[in-house]
Amino acid sequence: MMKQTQAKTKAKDICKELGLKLTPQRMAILAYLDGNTAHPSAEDIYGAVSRRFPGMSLATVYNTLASLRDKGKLLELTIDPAKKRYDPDTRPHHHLICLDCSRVSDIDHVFDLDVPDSLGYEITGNHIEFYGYCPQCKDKDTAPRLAPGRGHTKER
Amino acid sequence: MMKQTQAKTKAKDICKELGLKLTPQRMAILAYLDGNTAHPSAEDIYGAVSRRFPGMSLATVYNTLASLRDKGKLLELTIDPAKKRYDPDTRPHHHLICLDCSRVSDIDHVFDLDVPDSLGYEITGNHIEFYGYCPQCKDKDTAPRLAPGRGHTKER
DNA sequence: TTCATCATTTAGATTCATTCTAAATTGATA
DNA sequence: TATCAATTTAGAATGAATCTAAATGATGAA
Repeated sequence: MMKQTQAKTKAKDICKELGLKLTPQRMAILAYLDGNTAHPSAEDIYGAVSRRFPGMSLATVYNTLASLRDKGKLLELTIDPAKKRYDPDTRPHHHLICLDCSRVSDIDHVFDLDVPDSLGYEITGNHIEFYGYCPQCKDKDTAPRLAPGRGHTKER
Repeated sequence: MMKQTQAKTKAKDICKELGLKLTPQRMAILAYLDGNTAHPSAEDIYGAVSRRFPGMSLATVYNTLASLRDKGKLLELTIDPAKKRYDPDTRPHHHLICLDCSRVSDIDHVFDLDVPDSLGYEITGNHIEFYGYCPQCKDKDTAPRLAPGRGHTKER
């Protein structure tokens, strides 16, 4: 209950801070994203928000995600080869993807990633993708969905 | 000249090792990938190989890439949000992408990436994506193509 | 060498995520 | 309350990647 209200208050604050209009669709998307650690895709967000908000367009979800991303309020993750995943937590952190079910989890650890030779690039950021099998998947030995050819995958 | 021959020899060896038939299309794709550090996309590979090998199908490129990837001879990179990129160097290493021109370069440095809390996952691999601006792009201050909302991007 | 088999190639259709378009709507401000 | 620009919308369009089913061709056995 309180969470709902808090999320809506935050949603308003974010819109004001970014100079975005307070539309009900935006509020709903922002409220859904607030504190969300599931790294949802655009479809996930559309599915969840449009349930409570029938008639809204998927394009609105993409529009909103794009403006939040452009203004630095949302991270667009490329860790899942099938689709983009979104993370409202914009603090530096890393991710862990399950090669079986594609669940994405946060790794909140700071690593020392000084690059000895940056090849003349001006490096502005980094992100570590860890691959593996989540607690739910690591025991059921199903055929991996996106296992081979990724990162530095070792044999299990 | 010699390179051509070497690449073809290697291509044959790889096919034999993997139990794949030695088709001219496969040879050409493998020869193109051998020692290639440009991290080409499927389209890139198709464009290059079909120039010397007219009439070949893009589907063949995808088929070949999939079998090489499945057999561990090719890394499929998700670092470029626009398309998958391929790397014939399957040794553990990391990558650096230019946020302006999408060029991908190798980072051949070993980092200590021990995770204190793996959240119950069985971690099998990792990959670091570095973001930045390549030597060619870092001076021309064009509007970034895929800059915001990625990794831990700092202000320039 | 010839043949049969089965992997591979192929063109084209299909899928699916994402972006674009242009018209209708609506929030913010005067 | 009227205005205007931002936003939403449905649907079309794009583009990467996958799938299909038929044709082709590499390979191993005879």
